[in-house]
Amino acid sequence: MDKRKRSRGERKLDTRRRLIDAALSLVRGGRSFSSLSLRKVARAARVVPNAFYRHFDSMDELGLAIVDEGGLTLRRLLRQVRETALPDSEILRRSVDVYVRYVREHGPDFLFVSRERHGGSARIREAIRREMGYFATEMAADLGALGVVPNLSPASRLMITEMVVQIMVDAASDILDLPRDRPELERELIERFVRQLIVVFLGGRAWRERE
Amino acid sequence: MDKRKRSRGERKLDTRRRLIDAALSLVRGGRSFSSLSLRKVARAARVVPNAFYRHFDSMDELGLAIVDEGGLTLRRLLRQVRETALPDSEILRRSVDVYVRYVREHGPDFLFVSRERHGGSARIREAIRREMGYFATEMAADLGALGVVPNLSPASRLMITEMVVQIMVDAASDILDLPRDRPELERELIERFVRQLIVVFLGGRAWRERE
DNA sequence: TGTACATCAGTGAACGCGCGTTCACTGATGTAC
DNA sequence: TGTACATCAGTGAACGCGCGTTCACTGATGTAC
Repeated sequence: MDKRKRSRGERKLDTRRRLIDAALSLVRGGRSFSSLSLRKVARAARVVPNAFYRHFDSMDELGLAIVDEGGLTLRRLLRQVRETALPDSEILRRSVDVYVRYVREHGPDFLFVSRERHGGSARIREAIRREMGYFATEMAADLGALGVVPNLSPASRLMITEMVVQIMVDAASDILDLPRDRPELERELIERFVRQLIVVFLGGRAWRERE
Repeated sequence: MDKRKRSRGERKLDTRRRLIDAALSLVRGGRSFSSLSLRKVARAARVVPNAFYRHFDSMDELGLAIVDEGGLTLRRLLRQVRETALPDSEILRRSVDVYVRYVREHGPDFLFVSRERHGGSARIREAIRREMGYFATEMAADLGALGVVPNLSPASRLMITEMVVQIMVDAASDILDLPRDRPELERELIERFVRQLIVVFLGGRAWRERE
């Protein structure tokens, strides 16, 4: 090992990472973030409770850091979807495929968001709402550029993408809540997820503005 | 007071009620149910912690009792909507009015549901999902009877009402999360809520089955 | 390059506190006769 | 109706435990000269 080489700063970042990962893996283990204790997280990160304070002032601050990371994750997701998303008939299903793969890969991030969106502390709830808002806004811009719903005003496009984001988060939570040994249930959920998105986009196309 | 007259059974039910109400009012106060302690609930119900056990085996059981009550609340809501809901052009907006009034009246029930739907214990989550499922099923039957979306199969009608329920719960949570002194924000949220429902129904109408 | 000192991530012990749960109890209500 | 006994909702004290936070510390890393 080259542990000797790593600087103090690098080691500190490493511990910070371990704290975040410990919290996320406890969330994956079934607990909601708001029911985690500082001591449990420190223990899972193999660090003395007191050391937690070298990185975060409180559990709330750790939660906010996780929300920030989740925001980055979502932004990367959107970039990845954009790369594959040409406006053809299969665009939606292909985007869903990318999304589902992403959810599987970043499961804990999504669990964190869906668990804390309504249940967490007020500050964390607000931060999550903000990130979901950014995401919907970016997606609305993409929708405009692709011309998927040309009849809609920018505001209405945003309303549509807000619904899409809401459906995405709920779908992620449902998918991650499934027993591991029932893949057919997952297929069913994804099918429902796709149908729901189709309904929203059909609704968007049928929508007529009335100023 | 006629305290003397009330039987042991009546008094017991009374305390049970106080425990449930105490939990709900603590939830309204901003905490999520899963972060409440047995002792806090007992204290708010003006009862010694130990007395809790005469009524519920654990906080989880209290939570399940609240979910049951919430289910009843929803069923009454549906009945009330049915009474006013003739299939004319204003049906949706009138239903939304009834709903919003209901949310204001039964705020804590709705907060409980939205906070614990993803964040609570596995058993409570499951119970909430079940109640929401029943609600969507009943609503789908009503939709069929009213002929609002005559092109849809029963399964697709259910998919639509599941989305509606999801949107309802999210809207309730957003509405109840507002600062009390900003009524114009509430009007805005309700407007968005109505628009989202319209999009879903438009999407439902545009949907073509493909067996 | 070598030395002396400063920094600071992580340690280990201690604190007071609220927690869930237990126990033996009290005294009003309910029941049998 | 009156009495003797059983029931049981709620009490009050006690327990051991994990919690967040504090403190003085250690020793490896970093910096100045």
